[in-house]
Amino acid sequence: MANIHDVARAAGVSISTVSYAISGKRSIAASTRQRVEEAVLALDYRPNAGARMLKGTRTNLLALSAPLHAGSHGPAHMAFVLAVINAARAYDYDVVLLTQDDATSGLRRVASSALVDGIILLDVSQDDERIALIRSLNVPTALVGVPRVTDGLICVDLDFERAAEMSVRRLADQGHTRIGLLGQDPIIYERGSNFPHRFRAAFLAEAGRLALDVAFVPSRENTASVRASFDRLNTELPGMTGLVLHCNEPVQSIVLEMLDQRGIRVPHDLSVISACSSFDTEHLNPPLDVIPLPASDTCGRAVALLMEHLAIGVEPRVELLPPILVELGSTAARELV
Amino acid sequence: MANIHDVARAAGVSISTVSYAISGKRSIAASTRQRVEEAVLALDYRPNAGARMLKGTRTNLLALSAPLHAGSHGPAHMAFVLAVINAARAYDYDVVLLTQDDATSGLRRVASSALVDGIILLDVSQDDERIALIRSLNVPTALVGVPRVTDGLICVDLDFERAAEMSVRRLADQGHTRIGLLGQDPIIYERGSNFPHRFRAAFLAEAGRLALDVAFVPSRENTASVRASFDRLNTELPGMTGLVLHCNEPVQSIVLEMLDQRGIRVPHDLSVISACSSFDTEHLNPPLDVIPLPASDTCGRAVALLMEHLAIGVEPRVELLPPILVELGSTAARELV
DNA sequence: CTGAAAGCGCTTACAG
DNA sequence: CTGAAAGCGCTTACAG
Repeated sequence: MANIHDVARAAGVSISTVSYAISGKRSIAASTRQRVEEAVLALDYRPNAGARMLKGTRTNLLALSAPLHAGSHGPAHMAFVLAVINAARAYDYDVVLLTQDDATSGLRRVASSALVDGIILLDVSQDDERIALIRSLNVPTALVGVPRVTDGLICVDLDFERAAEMSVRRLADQGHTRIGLLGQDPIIYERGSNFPHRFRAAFLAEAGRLALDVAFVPSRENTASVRASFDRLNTELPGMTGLVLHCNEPVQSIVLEMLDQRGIRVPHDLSVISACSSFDTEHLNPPLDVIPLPASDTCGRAVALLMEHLAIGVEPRVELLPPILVELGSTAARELV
Repeated sequence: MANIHDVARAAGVSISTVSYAISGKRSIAASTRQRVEEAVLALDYRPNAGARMLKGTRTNLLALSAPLHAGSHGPAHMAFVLAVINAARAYDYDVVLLTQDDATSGLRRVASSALVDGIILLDVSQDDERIALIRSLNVPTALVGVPRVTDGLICVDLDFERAAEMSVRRLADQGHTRIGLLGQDPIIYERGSNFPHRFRAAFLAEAGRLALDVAFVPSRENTASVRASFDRLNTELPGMTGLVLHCNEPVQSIVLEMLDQRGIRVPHDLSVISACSSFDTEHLNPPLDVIPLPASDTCGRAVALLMEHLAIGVEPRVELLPPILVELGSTAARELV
């Protein structure tokens, strides 16, 4: 493969001119620039990654720490990984994927060998073991998710509290007064994942403010569990006419299938909102009103902040993206019922 | 971060001694080695990645080209990505994940900048556009999957033909003579993915050899489609008592749910085999006899071959891993029916 | 507007 | 068994 000397020779200039012509870091005569560009193209030249790293400039590599243990990996996780990679590519960055089995040792490795310019942490839990390491590592980092203590960290996430309030208010505005919340798998509440807690707490608080009758029940990802959970909601909340789903795609499918089997019509008998879903609810049957959890937005913003930090430095901060509600016809005014 | 000079100073030796002590490429006095090791530990030293790359030795980085377009990414894909990463880590390699949007340009980029020592191609289709590029790139590569033309390539995959034969023979051995094959989404057969074709062809061929009545129907991933497909199988094959599933996890779940609803008992009324599944059929209801498609085995073998190729060179070859059948009670002898 | 040269942190012949 | 030195391919002050 061609190196910078080959290009310089082909263009009849020095290697510094080649370097500057490519980086644009100093002005070059138009004719010179053109000859360099032609040589680059002709030789399919790309600067050696190792040499660039060594100069201490940039590695153009990001580490992505994604907690993907062999068992628990949904399509949702994948969407976030893809979103980070796509965002990084827009800045000409490639991504080294570090998986859970490897969480802290992987971060330590890429940091101390100066392999990457920065780190993205995905799916951050309240007391994430990676946080302490990050603080000690002194490598620019952005988190997707909000841990308990955020001092000195750059964090991005959907504003789950606002999303929860939005889902409650939407249904309340339509006259619903008895609203159920079908949540995630119970183990998710047990281990420190933070957003399910944040969502549930804000949901209950907003319902309290609006003096609504609400109930929360988690559910596992299987038909029997979904049925049992839905029945429990109905028992705790007789006459429930509003339902908020804060759970994964399979569970939402099962819920809709069950409603269909039982002859419960959406939205005629029950208004349903899909909250903080990272998948497309348009293909559900029926399509559900949704407050999207846009992987591309949160991850994109995290990458953008990291890049800005690398370039000019940014203050630590927690950025919560405002949720929006997309109406697809699964909610209706209580009067209609 | 400490560099090799810091370590040399701390250990009271030259930098070459540090380098050799770490690499083990020449003999070192035990006492010297120990002092170096202590210094390395004390300073948390790790060789600078850029410097190592530049010397042309090894980058310890692999590119993983995974065809993950934003829409179609199942947990199955993720399992393969994880399997490659885990396998690579065993050789002290990290993985740069390249996604579909980026397929050929990404490979070109990492190759011509000498970022990676080798490449793994996932989910290779019959006429994969990446193949031609790989041939021109001159970077060691291993494929998971088998393209139409394999000259000069290192390929690893499950032996889908053998797996198909195994599934047919298993049911035939039990006395079943009317066996349905429920396949993947039709579009998968249309675009060049190779294993669905290979599986189907071998299934039909083996059934022909055994003079069985068989039928094949593809199915999309939704309840209506699964029902329609199953009904078509029954129509084409009245009295069907054996069913082979060569489809993804959601579809298999839907099938079982449907059988349950219709009062069709497994295996009493219908013997079912899950073929080439990369997920765990133990948690299905009921658990299904399965011919696993072990992501960790195929990816592990591909990485191992790539590493061997890097180290000592290996001949191009196509390695097909022999399938096995795991019995979990979803098939029974025809006599019982 | 352009070039010659130093130096990033390693690895590895070359010497001893 | 160990060290001094060259050189990998860049980037970027330093000169002009």
